[in-house]
Amino acid sequence: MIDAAGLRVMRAISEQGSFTAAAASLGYTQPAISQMVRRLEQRTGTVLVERVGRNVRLTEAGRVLARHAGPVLAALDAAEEEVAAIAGLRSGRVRLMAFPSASATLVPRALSLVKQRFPDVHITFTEAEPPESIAALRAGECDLAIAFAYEGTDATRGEEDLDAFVVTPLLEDEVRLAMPREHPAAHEATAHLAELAQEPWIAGCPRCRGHLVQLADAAGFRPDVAYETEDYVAVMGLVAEGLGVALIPDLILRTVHHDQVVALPMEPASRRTITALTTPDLGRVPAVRATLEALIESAGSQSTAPTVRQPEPTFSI
Amino acid sequence: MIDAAGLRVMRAISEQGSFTAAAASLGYTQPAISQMVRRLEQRTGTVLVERVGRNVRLTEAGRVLARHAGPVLAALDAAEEEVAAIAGLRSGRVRLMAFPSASATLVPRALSLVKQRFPDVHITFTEAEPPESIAALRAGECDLAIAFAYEGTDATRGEEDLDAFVVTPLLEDEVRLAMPREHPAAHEATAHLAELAQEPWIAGCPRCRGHLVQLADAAGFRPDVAYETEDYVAVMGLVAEGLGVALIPDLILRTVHHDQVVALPMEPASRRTITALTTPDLGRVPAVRATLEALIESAGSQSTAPTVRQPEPTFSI
DNA sequence: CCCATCCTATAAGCGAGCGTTATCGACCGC
DNA sequence: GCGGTCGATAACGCTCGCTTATAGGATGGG
Repeated sequence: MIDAAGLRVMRAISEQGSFTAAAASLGYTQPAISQMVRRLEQRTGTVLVERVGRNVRLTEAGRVLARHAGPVLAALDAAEEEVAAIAGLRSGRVRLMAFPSASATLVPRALSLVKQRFPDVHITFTEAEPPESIAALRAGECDLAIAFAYEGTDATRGEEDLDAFVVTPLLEDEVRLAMPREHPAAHEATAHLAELAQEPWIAGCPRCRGHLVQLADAAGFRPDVAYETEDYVAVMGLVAEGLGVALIPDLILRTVHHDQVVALPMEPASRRTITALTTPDLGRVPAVRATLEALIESAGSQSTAPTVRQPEPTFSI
Repeated sequence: MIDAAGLRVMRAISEQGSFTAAAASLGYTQPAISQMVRRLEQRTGTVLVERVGRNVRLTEAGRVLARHAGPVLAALDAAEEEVAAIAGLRSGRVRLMAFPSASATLVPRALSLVKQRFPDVHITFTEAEPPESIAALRAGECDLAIAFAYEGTDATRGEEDLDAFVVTPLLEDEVRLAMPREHPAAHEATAHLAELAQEPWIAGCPRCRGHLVQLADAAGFRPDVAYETEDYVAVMGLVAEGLGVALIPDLILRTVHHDQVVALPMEPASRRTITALTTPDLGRVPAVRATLEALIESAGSQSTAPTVRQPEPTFSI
């Protein structure tokens, strides 16, 4: 019934003392004010302005409206400014989820880039394996998830339907074969999976283990998984002690080294694709987009294989 | 740019969880909400709602708007209610001014009537002679002024231009001639002004004195004004002591009596008209109008001469 | 696995709110 | 008394914002 525009007009009249001046101060013409006041008076059923001579004066009811204008308009401005800050990257929160090995490499650099460019954008980071992060994305508890899929593995393995998401490839990550330095195969240029069929294996996360089994199956053996751990530092330690061999993504090897471990390119080659996922809507939120772009840059500067860099889709709201 | 309607919509979406439910709760159709959100998103340049499956979820910016809705809408409602209270006579202030003899009679009864009917209407009363009260009315320091004009005296005596006001006659007040009980003329039915030409006179307020001089002039003499006081109790005292005679309006005589004073109808008769004045705009303010009506009633129940009771003009806003 | 159902998006139409320009009448200072 | 200034009003037009109608997509039950 009564809106902010009406209050703004009443306040202007109160401050300026005349319709004409109020109109000028608001960028309107005088009749606009005249009509606006009449409409307000009709709606409220009360006289709001006393026409005295060629000046005007607010009645008690008019002063009530003028008095309320300040707080209301200030609150509206505050709301607008908050939203504008989010839109202008002077504010905003991004809830980011990534799996552990991305957390160690891609994510820190991206966070740093965003912080440097948009100091007031706040990124919340949570470590999570792809199934969980995607669930969180779906549940609205996450804005941006970093996931991976092994090459050859069906991207939509049935476990996840990614149609609803915007999937941005970040990095092609080569999977290498890690073995003790003393291992006979350690001196060759590339390692052949089939040659290690008899070795005990050390597997990582469930999906990594699945990938191993899948590759081994293609190579004609069933791996003897002796150890399972999601901690790649532990994997390296186990390998170094000669307790087994393991598949390790190249991305890990840049942060986790071990003198006694050799990680060779593998034959047949296997790679995993690291992707960023978000929803189409969230992908248009400035802070999310800025974070995504930082992730792309971060990935570009550390790719092994040439990054499949898809141009940012242009969204129009 | 952003208005209260937009905030209301965002809040409804936030509370209801879907456009359809929000539309229902606001009495709109679903497309109205859909479009409203789109408009808001265009204006703010940000995504406000995340479309997820067949539900929707607010983004950070959307939650900002929804969060601001409460205070803003509450303030608007408060403003509306305050104005409605004034319009509905559940509130409101009337600044009333009256000259002394009206203060003693007309006003108290009217105040009582208003208080009884509209307990929350607050009337401020200030005693003032007509020139001052009319100036106050003109200056916006008064909403309703009770004035009087002597019959025969030009209503617009040059001193006041009453065109700008709504003038409501309240009472015809007969002017009597007060003299000591022992005065030779005190036993007659009516007093003749000319017969008292030689007496010393006691005059009241400046306008009353002017009226006296005018009447005397018509009767062919110039009164010897021995005393001047605006206090009618004092006038009565002076008359009682035989220090002079005086013109006293009948209205006064109902509250101020004196055993030793006789107040006779006068020949030629003279009356004053007591009127209520306000501006056309203020006359449409409910509380002012209620007070005016109470004054009319108050006058009607104590008129000497038949009250010229003009029907209330009907205003349409 | 398909269908019924619920949701949102979009198109088209329309009415009214709300602004403009033009003009008038009233008031006030010079 | 006259001109400048202010408010009211009429006439006009546009845009905003709601409606109805309809399509498309997600979801859940039979």
